[in-house]
Amino acid sequence: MNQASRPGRGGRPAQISVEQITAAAVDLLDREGLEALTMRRIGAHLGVAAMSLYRHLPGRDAILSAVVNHLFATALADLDAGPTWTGALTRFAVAYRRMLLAHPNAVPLLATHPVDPETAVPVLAVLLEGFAAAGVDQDEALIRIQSVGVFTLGHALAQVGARPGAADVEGAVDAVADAGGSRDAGQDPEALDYYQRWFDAGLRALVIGFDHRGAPV
Amino acid sequence: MNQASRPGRGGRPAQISVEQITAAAVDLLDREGLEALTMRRIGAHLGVAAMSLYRHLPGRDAILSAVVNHLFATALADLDAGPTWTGALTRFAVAYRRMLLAHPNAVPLLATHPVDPETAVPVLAVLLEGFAAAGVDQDEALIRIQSVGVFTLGHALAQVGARPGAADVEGAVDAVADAGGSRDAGQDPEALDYYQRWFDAGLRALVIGFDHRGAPV
DNA sequence: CGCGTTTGAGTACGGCGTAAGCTTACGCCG
DNA sequence: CGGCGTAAGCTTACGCCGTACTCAAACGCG
Repeated sequence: MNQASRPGRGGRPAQISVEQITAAAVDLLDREGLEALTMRRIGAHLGVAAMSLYRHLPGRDAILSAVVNHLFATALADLDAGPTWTGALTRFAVAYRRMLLAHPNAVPLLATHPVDPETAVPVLAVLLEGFAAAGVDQDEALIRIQSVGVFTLGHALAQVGARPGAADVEGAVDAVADAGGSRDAGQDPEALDYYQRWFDAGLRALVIGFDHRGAPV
Repeated sequence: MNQASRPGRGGRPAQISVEQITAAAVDLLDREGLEALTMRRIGAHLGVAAMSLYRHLPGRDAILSAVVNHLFATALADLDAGPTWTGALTRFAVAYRRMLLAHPNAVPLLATHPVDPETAVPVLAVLLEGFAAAGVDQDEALIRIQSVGVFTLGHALAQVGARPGAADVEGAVDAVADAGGSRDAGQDPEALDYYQRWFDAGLRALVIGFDHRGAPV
């Protein structure tokens, strides 16, 4: 069998596991970026040939999905429902965002590879508790949770995709020259502050908006 | 010179232009998907060798960025400020979303390639008018516009990334069997309706939330 | 008519994902 | 203890990718 072979009987013992492949991929991703996530380099990072990875996963895309699910699950593992759904939703967004900023190279992966249901459902279940306790029906609760999720991810995409120098669009609207400016690796503190204020404002607006349901626009 | 050669004097006349390359790329993207956007296939689609594209653009990534900017600009070309910023913001989101759903294969590109300032600024300028008229300062206005933008894009990523069969996560939460179900190309009407309701609710929440600024969360 | 200039074509290189077949290293059973 | 079944890892090879480099073609102009 290709994978999912129960450890039943004999055979050569495995020297790598799916978890190790995932961890190596995350490490390589954080350290060297998306373009380092090739079968050969992941294999080399594990002391194994590229083709050996196929004994554990069906292909490269499966590794990327494994990375996505791993990061999502570990970032949101110890989420709790708490007394209010607004609080839980906010903590969800903050924890999600913290992970995204800790792994900026992974953000495009999160954007293009959906978290699979068996990873997402436990996280959602915790959040749904709080909504159910507040009498919000499940469809509406899912909409609120997912709205915060896509906002957080979309926001991180903008932050991570922006050039290191400045806050992109808003810098360009303020326009004109100040042609100098520092161009370090990473983002300058001003830009970091801008993105944080933007994130806070957007998240607050979503939560407030969902709380004021029925008010006319 | 590699590009930006003013048409000054003689030389062999060009048989392709940056605009034609962009159009060919969009066409290929819509028709055959992201993986069809290779230099060779774009060239072939224009009756030209792959390397000839480099006379007009510095590389593949520039083509992808050109596609992003083209789609963004044309989708939002005839946006107007209107009487209220809430209306303008909503029309912005709806027009942006319409483009994203018309070009689903382009959504990952929009997510990973920032719209460059000279494309974004004219669109933003129109929207900023409405905010200025309502007395909202520019920083706050940009935050509101960009929040709606990243929500819309993030939402489209979720919709486009979802498996054709069902509404992904919310289908999985409703859980259990109903193991049959249609698996066509495209999405079934139920899923389309779910995403549309989700989008409407999220957008309304954002707009309402920004309108109720200062209310305690 | 050549000459400068610009565009397009041809060739080549290194790297990619991965299909196919082979070798290696185990547990087990006779 | 020897061979066998089995699963893991390795080697090779293929087609495709982006693109650097070099040359041929096609124009305006003197």
